[in-house]
Amino acid sequence: MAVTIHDIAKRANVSPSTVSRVLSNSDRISEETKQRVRKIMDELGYYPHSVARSLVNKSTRTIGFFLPRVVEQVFNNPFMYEIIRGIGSVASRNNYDILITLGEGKKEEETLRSLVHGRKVDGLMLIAARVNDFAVDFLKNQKFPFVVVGRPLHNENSVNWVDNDNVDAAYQLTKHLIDLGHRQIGFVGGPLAYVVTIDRCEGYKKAIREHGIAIRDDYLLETEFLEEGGYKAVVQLLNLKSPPTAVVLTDDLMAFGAVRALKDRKMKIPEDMALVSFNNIPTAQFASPPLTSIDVNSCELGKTGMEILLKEINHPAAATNRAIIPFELIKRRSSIGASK
Amino acid sequence: MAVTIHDIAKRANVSPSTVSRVLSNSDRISEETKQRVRKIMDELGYYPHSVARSLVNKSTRTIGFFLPRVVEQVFNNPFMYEIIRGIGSVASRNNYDILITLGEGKKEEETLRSLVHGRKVDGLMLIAARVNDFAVDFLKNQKFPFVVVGRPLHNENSVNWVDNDNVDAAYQLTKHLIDLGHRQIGFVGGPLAYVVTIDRCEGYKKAIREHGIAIRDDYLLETEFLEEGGYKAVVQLLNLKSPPTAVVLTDDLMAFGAVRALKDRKMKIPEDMALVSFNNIPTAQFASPPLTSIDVNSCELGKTGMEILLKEINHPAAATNRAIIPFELIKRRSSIGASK
DNA sequence: GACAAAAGAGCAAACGGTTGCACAACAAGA
DNA sequence: TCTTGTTGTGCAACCGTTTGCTCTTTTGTC
Repeated sequence: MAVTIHDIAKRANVSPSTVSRVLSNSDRISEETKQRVRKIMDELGYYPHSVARSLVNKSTRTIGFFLPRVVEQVFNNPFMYEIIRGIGSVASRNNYDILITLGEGKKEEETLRSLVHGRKVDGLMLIAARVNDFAVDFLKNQKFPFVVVGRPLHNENSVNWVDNDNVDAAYQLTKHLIDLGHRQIGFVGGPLAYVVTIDRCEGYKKAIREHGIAIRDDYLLETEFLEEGGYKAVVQLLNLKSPPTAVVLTDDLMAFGAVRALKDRKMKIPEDMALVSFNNIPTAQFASPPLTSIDVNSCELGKTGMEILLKEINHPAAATNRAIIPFELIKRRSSIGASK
Repeated sequence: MAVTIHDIAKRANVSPSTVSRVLSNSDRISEETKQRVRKIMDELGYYPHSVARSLVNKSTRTIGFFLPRVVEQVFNNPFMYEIIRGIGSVASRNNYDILITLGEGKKEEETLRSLVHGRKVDGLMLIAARVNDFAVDFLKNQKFPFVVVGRPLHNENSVNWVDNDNVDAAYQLTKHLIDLGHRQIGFVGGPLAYVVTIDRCEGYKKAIREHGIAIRDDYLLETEFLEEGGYKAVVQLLNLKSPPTAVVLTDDLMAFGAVRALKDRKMKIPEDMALVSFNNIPTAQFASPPLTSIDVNSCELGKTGMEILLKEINHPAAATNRAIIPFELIKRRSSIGASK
């Protein structure tokens, strides 16, 4: 069927090993032979079989993308794509492909083992660290190259990761609201299982405390990283006797939900309630009102993460790498209003 | 390093072939032996090497996702993710992984050859057909299993594809505007290189003509599938002596740009200009005003496409498959206004 | 008790490459 | 002329599985 190295060898009257060496441009092959063999390769339309290659080279030039959650949830947040985009651009530049394995329905360990022991990938990118992250522990244990986009909690110093300073980001975002005069500020986080939720909550609390405001437990909500989650959370906050005048949400999608909840009740943003959130997804600026958001520089997160992973793959002995990507607070009308 | 089938064989005092047959649960192996071998596999933590397997089975259980364009452009449209999501869910359910190859910077043929002849994938999904699509021609020529999400122009009958009835969708969308009383309607399409642009333009023209309206060339614009493209196009339309009172845009992202252009000039939507668009991306409903859009059912496009691809991979002899996915016209305020 | 059939397991050749080592040919130095 | 060194190429083993065929042992039949 497909033309192999043997076909070329036969045609060129050389051995398969010579053909292989021509392929890798070995200097042990004379220039004439190289020319001749290359010509025949072109004629026959030869292309190396990457699977056969991988088998002997023990490298697939593919990095894996592991998403433990259900596909429906995962592929819903534009934030994720920005990260993939960053990863993709570095991968592509280094001739790596990206393999996406969706563990949908299967057990996490099963999926990880198939990737790690099945040797389908040379390294793994993990998106978001959980508080007790099975994947992190497993991979560390297996000494398999991987990088987490998100600070792991327990293995912070022995694992490669890249993240923003989420504590500071949440601090700045909350401070922004305080500077605008707000004193009753709610916080809507994602699931507590994620380290990012914990970090952002801490930054929020820090800002609140530093400004002499009391922390109210009924202002602290946990929900899904989805539009619906934001909607429900804001409804819950509005039902309080004294609802907050401003809310920090940990994801733009949640903020979209919050906007919808407020609009449903004909409330004005930010007059009746100011909203600020995280991630600055592409459509955040086109929302009504445009959302004040922390630009986490997702693309850069992905790029840097991928660079660290490549380093790890090529020099497994090297020290663990970490990177903190700067964020940017983008102020828009959802907090500062239409004024000027 | 990693434990192989030979290690298991040695430990169990059987031959590698027996271990292999235990793995595939062959009925030529006695129940006792199976038990014994399986136990040892567990103890040693054996997991089959997928690359070695692929080599002999001539299947990688991976399908490729080919994106000929630059990564920055590709990973910018939420519409794309919906498709990937659909593909992913079917793939995952059938134990297929997804390999994303970004042809960034490289020649299209080079990338395709690496996928097809390198046998990294069992089949390929192509997103969007171009008028003279090199990838389509190439894959057809190579008799490699693939499916196009988008109707190809020339090989319509000899290639597997899945798409909406874009002509009808554009017709309905335009008719919707006509029904609302509009007579001066602009059309902002994506690049003419894409078949989808051509189809939608045809539907638009059909509706215009059927209602006795003259087609004005200065109302027909071509631009990028990006926010910026929509912005520029609307500015151009507004600069005409008699600008249209409504515009059909072929992508929500473009519509976002159109909204921005109109807001910049303090114009009201839909009073000063009605907007309708395609794809109904998740944030279309949260725009201000919410966008009237054609829901193309992207997820379903991906799912059905993937199902066709699996069929093609498993029964290459089968007839070519096509599928038309129903669309839905979602009317929102960008065309019908705030009235009730 | 002889013989055929069935059952269980192993041998060895693939799959398509890579690579350490051996080897042949030739040139040069002694 | 006989080493010794260099250069270009081939041999064969290997990467970890799968599978057609063979071989041995057991079971069943007459």
